[in-house]
Amino acid sequence: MSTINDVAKLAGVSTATVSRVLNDYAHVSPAVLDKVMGAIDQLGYEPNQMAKNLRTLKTSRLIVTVPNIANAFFAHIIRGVEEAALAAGYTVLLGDVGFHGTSEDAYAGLLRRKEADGMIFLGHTLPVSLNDLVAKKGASAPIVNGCEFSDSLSVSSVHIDNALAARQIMDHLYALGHHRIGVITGDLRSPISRDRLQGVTASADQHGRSNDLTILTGDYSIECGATMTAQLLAQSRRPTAIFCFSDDMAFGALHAIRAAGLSCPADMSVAGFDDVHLSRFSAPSLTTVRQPMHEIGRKTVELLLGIIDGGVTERVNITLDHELVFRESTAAPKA
Amino acid sequence: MSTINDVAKLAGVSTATVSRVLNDYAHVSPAVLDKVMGAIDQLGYEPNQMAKNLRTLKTSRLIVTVPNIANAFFAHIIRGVEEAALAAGYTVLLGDVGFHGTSEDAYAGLLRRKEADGMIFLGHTLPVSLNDLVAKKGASAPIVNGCEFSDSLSVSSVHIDNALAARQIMDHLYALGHHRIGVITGDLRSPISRDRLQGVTASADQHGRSNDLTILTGDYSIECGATMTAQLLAQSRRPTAIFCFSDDMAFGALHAIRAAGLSCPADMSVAGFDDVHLSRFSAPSLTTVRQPMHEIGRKTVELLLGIIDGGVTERVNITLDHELVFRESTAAPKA
DNA sequence: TGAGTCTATTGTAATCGATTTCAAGTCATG
DNA sequence: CATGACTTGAAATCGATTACAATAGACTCA
Repeated sequence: MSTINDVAKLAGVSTATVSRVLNDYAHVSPAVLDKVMGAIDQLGYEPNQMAKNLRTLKTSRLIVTVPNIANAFFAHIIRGVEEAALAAGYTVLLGDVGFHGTSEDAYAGLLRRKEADGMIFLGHTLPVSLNDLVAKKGASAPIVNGCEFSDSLSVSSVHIDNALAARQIMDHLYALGHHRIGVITGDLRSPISRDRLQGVTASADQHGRSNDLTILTGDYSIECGATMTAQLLAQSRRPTAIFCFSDDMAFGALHAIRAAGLSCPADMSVAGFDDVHLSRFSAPSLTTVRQPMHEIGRKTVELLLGIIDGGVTERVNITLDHELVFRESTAAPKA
Repeated sequence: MSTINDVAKLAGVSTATVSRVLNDYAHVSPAVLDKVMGAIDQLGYEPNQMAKNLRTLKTSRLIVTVPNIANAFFAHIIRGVEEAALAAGYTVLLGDVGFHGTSEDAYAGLLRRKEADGMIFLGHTLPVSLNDLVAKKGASAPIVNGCEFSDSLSVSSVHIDNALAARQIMDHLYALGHHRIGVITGDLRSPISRDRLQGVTASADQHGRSNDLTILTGDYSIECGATMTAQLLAQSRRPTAIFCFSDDMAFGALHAIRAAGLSCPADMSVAGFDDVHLSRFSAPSLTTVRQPMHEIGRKTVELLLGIIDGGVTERVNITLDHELVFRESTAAPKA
């Protein structure tokens, strides 16, 4: 590897001049510029970012932590993040922190040690090791949350109106004629699950069906969707429709319904949440809430870069539009 | 942020001593060690990795590029990679390079510029900008491929015996009594697709059914599985079984079969490849080849670290065991 | 025309925050 | 008192950026 010194020597100029050529082309005469460019080409020189970062205290790097990379929902968000970050000249350090809870702090450490300019976390809790940072710098801490809006989480975020979306799905089920509905939530420590649950109960109240509501706590996983559905099916007065707080759990629900010898939507309607890619292709295809995952990804980056540049100084919580997608998995209950 | 100088000053020692405390505890008297530790605690000091890396020319960072992060198969491999890397004290820089072909070179640049110690790529082609590096350093270039073994790819790799696995799936279908089989491959520029295709034709030859084989070129995506299956269903003498080179394509196939008013496996058997998490839950559940994805991830890291440490100097190609998983989607053809 | 001023170009050297080489100092031991 | 084993510090170093200074040439104006 050649260094800036080699280039300077070969071109017969100082390192300062080479640096100028590299960064701005201002204040460099055409003749010198040619010489330097020639030397760079000849040596195949590439600047050492390490050194550059050390000097400038900027890294052009963003950290993204995700609870479960195998979840298609997050994958789509990450796509949006990578796209926006790359376009802005940033590279993305992606950390899967699902199974090893401690590792999120490992990634947070990168931020604290200034090895990254900012961090996006897609889970529902701020890594504890960043509490100090957030407490001290407030909204100007370069940290943004994707999906999980919560007042107690004092950072900026990008998300949909989860309560409204959940309410709309419930309204849809009631409109189809369902009375008894089972709901499989996500982890209730997560604000989005609590928001959705609130939408669920609001709709049930409005329709006077609060007593016909069965709420089970899930964890967004396929397995959990299957297990909880089996529980619902075993009830004496079983529901005629199930609303899962993730498409993955809905897939599990479909599986359990089939395993019980029943059929969806004839015997049981199922609605999901997220609209991952596969939801269109499942058997039956899934009625669900489309989250603008790509857009969520892009916006979080936009917001984060705003904070980093200093343009954004107040906490900002962006609510994006969602969309209900009606497919085969919901229908009127059998008479 | 405090620096090593602040610590040194507060502890009343030199930076060299602080550095010694930080790295090894050798040659430091207990009294001084105490003082330094105290100062570190008091300041909440954390070493700046940038500076450390610049000095040591090591980064403790690995790059992983993946063709499509939304593909569950890759997600599982990445899990294994992250786990092994973290355990060895490395952090993982993950790059999704699917839709923006150029960006793989962006990530490769990180390696060339020594911003990472090594690179794992899960696609089938070496980023062009690394050709020089591989040509020059050969097997000691810190680059490992996951999944895609090819002789022309002159780097170490970890993969299964794709030809054998494909052959076994075909043998299974023939054993069930199928004669006409449709095969939907992946991108044929990819060695694994070619290997699998070779296994397919070998089995067909052996069973004297080469003329009853219909081979369509796919791209591993759900959509493609659906489209190609629709084509197969439209044939005059349509196959009774379809072998897809990925589970995703198999999901697409199931969808197309259902859309055509047919049923799997009664009217059409379907086999996949990978055994992603969802394959157990699809309707019907999928007969497929289980790849040891987690293990592939772990082994690639192991291999890469071996190269980085200098322990591995020859090109190594590791073949891991696969396993056939028989589920509902394959059955004997109707009489 | 010549002095003074301004501007564009370039170089010198400090700097970012760590590690590491080398030399120096301390102390116990035979 | 010489020797050697431990501790410790001073200063060079990694490879860039950048503040500041120096120089040269162009321009203004009496």
